[in-house]
Amino acid sequence: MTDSADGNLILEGFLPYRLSVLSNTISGLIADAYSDRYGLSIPEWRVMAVLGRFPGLSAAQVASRTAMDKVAVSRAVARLTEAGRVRREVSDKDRRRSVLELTPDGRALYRRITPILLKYERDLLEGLDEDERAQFHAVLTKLMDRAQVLGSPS
Amino acid sequence: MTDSADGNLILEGFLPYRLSVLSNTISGLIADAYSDRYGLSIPEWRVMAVLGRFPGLSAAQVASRTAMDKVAVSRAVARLTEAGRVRREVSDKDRRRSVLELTPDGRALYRRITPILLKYERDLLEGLDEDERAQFHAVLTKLMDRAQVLGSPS
DNA sequence: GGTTGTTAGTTTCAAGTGAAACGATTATAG
DNA sequence: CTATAATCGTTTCACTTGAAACTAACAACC
Repeated sequence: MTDSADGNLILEGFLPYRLSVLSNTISGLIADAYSDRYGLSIPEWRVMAVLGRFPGLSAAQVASRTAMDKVAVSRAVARLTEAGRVRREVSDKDRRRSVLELTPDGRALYRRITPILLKYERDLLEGLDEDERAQFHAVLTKLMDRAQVLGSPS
Repeated sequence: MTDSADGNLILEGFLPYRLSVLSNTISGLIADAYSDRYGLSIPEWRVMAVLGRFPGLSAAQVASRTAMDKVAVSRAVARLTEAGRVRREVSDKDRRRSVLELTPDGRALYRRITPILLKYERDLLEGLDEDERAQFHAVLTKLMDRAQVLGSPS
């Protein structure tokens, strides 16, 4: 597929490259749905998305659930609190930990954005039948597992 | 899959998110194969990869083939020429255009890196049978087409 | 109970990025 | 021809980003 007898690499068929182009294209596409309109960056939206589903998480838990690093979470949360979309409190049990949740404003924004993004996803998947979708997700899972295996021994 | 009756969005199952995490994981993984070892950034490697296959391209052609913007190409090419890995000449026909190709050093590096990356790809795909691979690539193509359609009317 | 080590989160700093402005060259129009 | 517009590639500027250093709080140990 991507190689040939002389060891050449065909970028257009190279899986990591294809994934990168597709992912960037789609991310840019859906970011248009909230970035300009609501002044949300991708990291900020991710934090909101996970707090919308799981209120009360700490920053570290948000990081692990979103695959962001803690610096990115810290900055996103700082802006979101600044904008009145997230409230941060200090945990009673452990005063290093924060307890994060959406404010009413944040929750309203979450409810406005979510259906738009779900519609984008449906539009993207439109041309695929149920079988293709299921297998595609299954393969994504396999690849993710495989990538983690390949990465961990480093 | 990612939604539910109350309109929630499950980030872990949301296609754009899954693609992003997988792509970043894999990109980071394979970048290890050349970034530290050979002092190549991802944009630099992409430029080399495309010049290895298509010598004589202009910067704009490299940009379109790699899905990079022209600024990124300009900077990558600047570093690669600096490092003696790419040679730039001015086109006879059009003196705005540059004619880019790998130097012998660049070519040697290309030949050293390429098989490593192809091996990474094979390792990633190891757990998939021929059918899954073919369908996966087909779906990637469909999604890419769909994303471009959704993006263009903006 | 004080020292040592660990964890949560922020700040700093250096490098990377894209949008817009730019100089240089070529194409188009009158 | 000359003027205007379009194209190629670079540079600038403001912003984002991640790694490492850092502060604060908790845990473990003797």
